[in-house]
Amino acid sequence: MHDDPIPGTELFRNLNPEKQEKVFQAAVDEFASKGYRSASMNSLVRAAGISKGSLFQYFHAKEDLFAAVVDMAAARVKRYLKRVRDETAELTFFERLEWLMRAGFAFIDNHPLLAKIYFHLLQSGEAPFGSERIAELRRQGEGFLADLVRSAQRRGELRESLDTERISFLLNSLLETLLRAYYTEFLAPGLGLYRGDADSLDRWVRTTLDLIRNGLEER
Amino acid sequence: MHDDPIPGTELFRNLNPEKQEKVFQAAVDEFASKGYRSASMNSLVRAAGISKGSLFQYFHAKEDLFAAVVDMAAARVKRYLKRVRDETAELTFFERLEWLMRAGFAFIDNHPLLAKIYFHLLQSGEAPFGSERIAELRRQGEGFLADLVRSAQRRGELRESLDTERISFLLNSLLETLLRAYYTEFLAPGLGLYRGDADSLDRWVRTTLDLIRNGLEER
Amino acid sequence: MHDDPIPGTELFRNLNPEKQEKVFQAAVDEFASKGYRSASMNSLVRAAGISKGSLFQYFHAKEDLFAAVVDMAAARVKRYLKRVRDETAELTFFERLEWLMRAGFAFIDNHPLLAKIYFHLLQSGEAPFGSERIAELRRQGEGFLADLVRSAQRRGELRESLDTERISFLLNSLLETLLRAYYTEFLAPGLGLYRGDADSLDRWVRTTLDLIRNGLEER
Amino acid sequence: MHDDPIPGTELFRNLNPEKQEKVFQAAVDEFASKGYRSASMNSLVRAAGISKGSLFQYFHAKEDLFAAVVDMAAARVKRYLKRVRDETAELTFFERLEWLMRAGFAFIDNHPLLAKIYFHLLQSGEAPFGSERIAELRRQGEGFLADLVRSAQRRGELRESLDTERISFLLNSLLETLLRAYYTEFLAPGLGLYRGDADSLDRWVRTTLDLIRNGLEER
DNA sequence: AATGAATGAGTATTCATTCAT
DNA sequence: GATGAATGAATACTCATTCAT
Repeated sequence: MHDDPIPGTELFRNLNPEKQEKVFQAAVDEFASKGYRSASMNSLVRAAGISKGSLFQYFHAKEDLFAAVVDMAAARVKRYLKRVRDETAELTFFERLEWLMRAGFAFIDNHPLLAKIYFHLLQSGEAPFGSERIAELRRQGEGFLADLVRSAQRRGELRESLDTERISFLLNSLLETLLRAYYTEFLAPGLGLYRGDADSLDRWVRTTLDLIRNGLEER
Repeated sequence: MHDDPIPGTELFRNLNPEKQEKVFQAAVDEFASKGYRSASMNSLVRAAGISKGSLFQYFHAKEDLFAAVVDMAAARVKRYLKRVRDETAELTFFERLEWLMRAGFAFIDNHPLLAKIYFHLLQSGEAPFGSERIAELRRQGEGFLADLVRSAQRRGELRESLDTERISFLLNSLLETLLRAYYTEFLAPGLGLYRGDADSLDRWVRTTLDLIRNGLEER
Repeated sequence: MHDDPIPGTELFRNLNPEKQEKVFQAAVDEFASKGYRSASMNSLVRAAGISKGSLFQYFHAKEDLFAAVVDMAAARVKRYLKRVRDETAELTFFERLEWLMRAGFAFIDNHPLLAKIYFHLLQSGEAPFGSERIAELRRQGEGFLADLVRSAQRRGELRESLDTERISFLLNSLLETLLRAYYTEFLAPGLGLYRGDADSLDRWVRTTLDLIRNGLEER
Repeated sequence: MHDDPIPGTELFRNLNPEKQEKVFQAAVDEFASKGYRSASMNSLVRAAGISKGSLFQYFHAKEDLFAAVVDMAAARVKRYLKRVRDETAELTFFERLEWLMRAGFAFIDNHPLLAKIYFHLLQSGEAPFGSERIAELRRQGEGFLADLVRSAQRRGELRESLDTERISFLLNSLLETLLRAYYTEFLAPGLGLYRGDADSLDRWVRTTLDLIRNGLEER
């Protein structure tokens, strides 16, 4: 829909889009595959096919480049969440939750590296970020879920007695785990939680929703 | 109960246990406080009071030493889980789950460094590990929960129709998130999920169990 | 009186004088405040408000620009010296020496940046200069003093037996030290050799002249 | 007589003296010929025939190495001064001054590079040294001369009315200039102020002493 | 004639690993 | 069996200079 602001120095912003993209992709690859500390500006310029000098004219420091990559990932995630919220306003809580999951899977399919960086960041101590920035990322996800929960309570779909904050935290953790497992297939080996297996994916969605809806207890 | 196999080279295994312990403790401290990449073999040998040459004769590479530390952390976690299983065999499923959580909190209180390493690894931002090793760690936790679920199903406490594997995965993710939030307080700022606040901790346990038991839906 | 030859490439010499001046001032500022090595062509073009490409078309290399700045400083010093010589032709040797000192202090007050560059160069810790250029600077000062000494000898003010060349060298060194101490206050801390203290300055002038005139020996 | 304390890390101090010497000489050469900023640790290790890693184990940083070189130069100069003072206690002021000059020439003959660094430092803004350290070097020289002047005044060799501090400053400047001219022959080209020409050197000494003793005025 | 993006050799410093003693 | 000195490839980052537009 609307474009993200282009990061980096003015020089970078004035570059032709193909080159911008080439550099940025290389950065995303590098950070995603090695993490912040191990990512090497040397490898990066080699991959991007530009000179060291240029890279540092585009982004003044490794940290700036990383921040740009992260901001971009966060912005894209946010946009996804917003879209889901708007497009599902009429649906029931559990339908919305299902949408959310499926939108998450789709996001990962479309931006696997961004997803990787996003997940890395969410749970990692490394990275040159104050905890504040990370906490904000979390709040973003939880806040979104809290909205869903509250409006469902208002409509009488969910029990009144629920502790909204705690519940949002737990739901968030469930969805996040699921998505993380999806993007790193190896996390759930043998569980069929990946693109190739649409049926299995359906079953995952159903199982998760069932847990959240009904709990486990025999009645 | 039974001893874990001693890691490292033959030379290390033949060392007197005090020295082994000294080296190992230093490694745990170093990796826990700095993470894999930033951990320094220099600091480590200084802390352990041995020579660099010796360290590399005990463990051929930084990576090997790290692997040994991780294996050890995993083994301790495993022992914890086993003990809980055995000591709670008579209780109901949800009582056992509560035990499990509280045992987890206690483990973190008692072995904060091992916990740190364990969580670091599970999320595996950095670390030089093949996916296989990490997957195995996960399987361990999930397998344990699967046992609990199955025996509860046999006793009729849980619905028969549940997909045991998937449910174990989801439960595992819930518990893990909770524990991780507990050990890094900043992950859940303002949620009161830390030692200092026993009441709040109780409420977290209750909320989580309630979700797992009853789900969210108004009935 | 007469203009100095304009330095730099033909392109630079054909520039309009305002622009020449702007570029040159920026260079003087930059070299004076940071020294040759640390002076940055980047800062310089920013300060001058021109493009990097242009600067390198005006002066082929950093070194050339520096040389131009130095030459300019030297030329200004020379003009100062000449003026003093002409204006003091009627006075005695020691009066002329006093004039010279005071003119030196005034020069520093009026052109602190040029003075800085000039002294930097004379001591030539860094700077990319062959010895020849520096030697010439010295010769300029010494030659000037030698003229003074010789004409004073002719008039019978100074002893006939003096070795003019050597004496000029020594006088030059005395005056230079005094001026250098004046411009870098820290060289003579606590000696009161700076603007703020006119009385003390007078005493310095008198002490120095007394040494040169009468020597130290008790008679 | 007594040895200077060996600088650098413990590792460096335990090295065999030949290697210490080799490294130190390379450092002296490098700093003397290029100045602090332009001196390159890369060139240095190449010249010393050691690896980069080793150099940084011997001295933790460029700055430390430079400080060591400077301290060494200062210590040697100090020793020279002390020796002259003690060995000339019985002589007249002007005889002592002559001794001092000749000792200075000898020092430069024996340690030309140290002399270079010493002079560089004395008058240079560059170098990572606070002005305090440099001011102290100056005070050392001036204080030494002030002692000489005062004891000569007590003995009635010099006029009572002299301003000891200012006179020491001026004398120091004369001697320093002479020595500096001696070590960089190009400073006084054609003046015969260098080793090769003992006669000419004698004349320099005599001229300088004559100026200091009698002044220039015809009487 | 002017621009400013691109370059790449240069900087100091680190650190896991090796190997002669 | 233990030592710790030596190594060198690696790190992020700089900056004078070039050259196509």
